[in-house]
Amino acid sequence: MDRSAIKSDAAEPEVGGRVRRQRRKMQRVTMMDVANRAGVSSSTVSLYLRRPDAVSPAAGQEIAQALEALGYVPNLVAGGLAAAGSRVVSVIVPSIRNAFFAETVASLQTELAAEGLQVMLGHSEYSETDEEALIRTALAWAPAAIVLTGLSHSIAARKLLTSAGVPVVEMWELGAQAPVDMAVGFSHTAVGATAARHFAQQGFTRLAFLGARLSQDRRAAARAEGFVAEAVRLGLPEPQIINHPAPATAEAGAQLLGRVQANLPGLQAVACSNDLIALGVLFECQRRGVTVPGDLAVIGFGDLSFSSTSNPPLTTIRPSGDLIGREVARLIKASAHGERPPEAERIVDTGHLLVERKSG
Amino acid sequence: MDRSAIKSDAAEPEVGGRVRRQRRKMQRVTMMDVANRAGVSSSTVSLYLRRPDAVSPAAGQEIAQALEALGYVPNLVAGGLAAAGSRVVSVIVPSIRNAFFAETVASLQTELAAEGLQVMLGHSEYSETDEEALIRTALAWAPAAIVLTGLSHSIAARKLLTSAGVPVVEMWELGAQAPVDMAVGFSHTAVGATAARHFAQQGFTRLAFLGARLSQDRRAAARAEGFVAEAVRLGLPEPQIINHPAPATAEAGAQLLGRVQANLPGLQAVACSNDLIALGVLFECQRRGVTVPGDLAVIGFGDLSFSSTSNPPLTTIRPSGDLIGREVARLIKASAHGERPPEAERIVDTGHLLVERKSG
DNA sequence: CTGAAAGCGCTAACAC
DNA sequence: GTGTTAGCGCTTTCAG
Repeated sequence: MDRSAIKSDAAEPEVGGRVRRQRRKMQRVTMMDVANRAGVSSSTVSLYLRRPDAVSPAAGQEIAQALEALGYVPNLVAGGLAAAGSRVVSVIVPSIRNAFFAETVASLQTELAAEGLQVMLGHSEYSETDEEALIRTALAWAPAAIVLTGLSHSIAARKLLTSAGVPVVEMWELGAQAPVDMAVGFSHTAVGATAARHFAQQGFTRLAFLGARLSQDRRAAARAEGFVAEAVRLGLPEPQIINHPAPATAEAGAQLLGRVQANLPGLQAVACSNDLIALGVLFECQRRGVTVPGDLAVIGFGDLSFSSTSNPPLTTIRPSGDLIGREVARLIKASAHGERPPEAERIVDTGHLLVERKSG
Repeated sequence: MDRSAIKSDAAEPEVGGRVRRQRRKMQRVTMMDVANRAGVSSSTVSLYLRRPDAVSPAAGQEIAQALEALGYVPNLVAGGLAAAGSRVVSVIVPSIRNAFFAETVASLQTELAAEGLQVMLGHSEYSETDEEALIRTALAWAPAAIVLTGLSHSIAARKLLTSAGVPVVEMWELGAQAPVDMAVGFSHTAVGATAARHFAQQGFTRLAFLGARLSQDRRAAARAEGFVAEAVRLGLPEPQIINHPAPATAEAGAQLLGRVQANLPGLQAVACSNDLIALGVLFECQRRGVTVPGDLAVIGFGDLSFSSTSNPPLTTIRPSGDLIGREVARLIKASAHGERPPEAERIVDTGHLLVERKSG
């Protein structure tokens, strides 16, 4: 095709290959553009961006001006490639709709942003298969770190993770098994045990655990197991675990209460796998005229925002989602700069807190 | 420094520069490695990855085997650089803790993942300054698109956005002003008006609007304005707007009800800026013995998961956060492949739905 | 303190 | 159908 007919932009020589090609987006301002304008080389600009006082004040001036005038926006993709590692932290949670993880992701992202790290988010919907796929694409970004929820992953996922040589921190669970690399969380079994002990201390003997999707949510299942085990250890009759197939919502809690009323007469106290379920229980108790904690004591998990002001205020166990986020960030920062943190600091237990209010 | 003492790995010639340097992470398996093993060139591997049936079956076989044997994980950073545009969509919301945005982000990320696009998340905490910074780093990733919440941004942010030539879609708001590029949402003024009309139809005349952080949350403020304006238009006395300084929680709702009871005797109905506030109002009404809707009608906004099962079930307005997410995803996909969508399709109104239950 | 040079791993023309 | 060739925009030795 004869290009001579095309009006060339005058003196633009065709040597060196194509004229600066116009891709679908107008060409970005590059570091080279800045360098040219400032009368220095691009590597000096690069240096300036990284350590401003490593260049002479004069050059620094010029560069700063050029940066400003051109409205330079760095290209982190190029930077990541050149530096063999991007400033991305990939975070995979079961569900972002879940207030627990939302809180953690929020605090994590705040902390990481201060360090110039970006959060790339994925949610697995409690599926190990989905999680594995997510991990695979996460790795494709050569992330600075990868954050996972829980300790159980598919075998392939674990292999992927260990062979990638990327710092990985697992959060929101501790004790179920050894972490791949680092972990921040707490024991869900211990949470269940705390609830059981709390009820036992008040003299309740006929207990039950109310949960939703226990077969998928292994952490909730661990709380249930901890609850049952501790009750038994304390010599109480073995509590029933009642499971709802749908996600944990107030609606599920209300239905669960109905089942419990119908099938477990004489029940004195219920532990709920989370505060939303407990809220539904509270609602349904009101409707049925069962007084809380008089007729039935209830304890939740999560200490969500409504829990302090419900009727009655909900006794619950607080896991500190934001603390988890901050600690995860700390571990990531620690492993970003130099080597990995010392053995002893690679697992941090954020514990849990019993918040005694009026429901049980 | 004399390197001759170092045991060289035998025949490794030093010509051509450094021996394959070992960075902090063991060298990844590259496309070149795969190509070598499969006995083809790297561009054939690249082609195979993109369009498997564009290469001969024989070569395809070999490549597939090599891919598998080596455990190849593509480097999307390099790919993004070469292709002049990464497969990242940057999403900036005011707060990920907010159930509305969590829902949208969840559906958005599900849709986008199916298209091989990653969500990079940022939250501005309702600060335009923070948002601007977030936009700046977002742009540094040469994203396939950028998703923002609301229509108001700092001047610098708008400039950044328009000059970047990246598809941008603003969500969760419509009508306040023209979008930068595309928008998916609904009118918050209309939501407020719907609430006012709903109350008017039932014969209530003494109304109030209960909100939190109205100076920061412009969309909530728009709902308040719409509510007041419509009430006035219908000939009712101008409703008071009561604002709470802390974030919108049930606790805030409870306090708001207290203020309203003390200062606005004779009040018949309140519209709340979201369901969490309405829930707090319900709780506080119970404590004070004010019956809902008998003594006071209440309407919320959001239709959160507990709203259908509270006492009484909450009348509310549903914004469809997941629909917004899906529509945003659709626009992004549409602008990813070819040009931008036709003018008429660049703004999509997801509307709102009045959900009449028992509270008002 | 500054610049030249050599890629990072991949994509995309463009030949063959 | 497949290989060759140029980079994408930046970081990073390594000289000077």
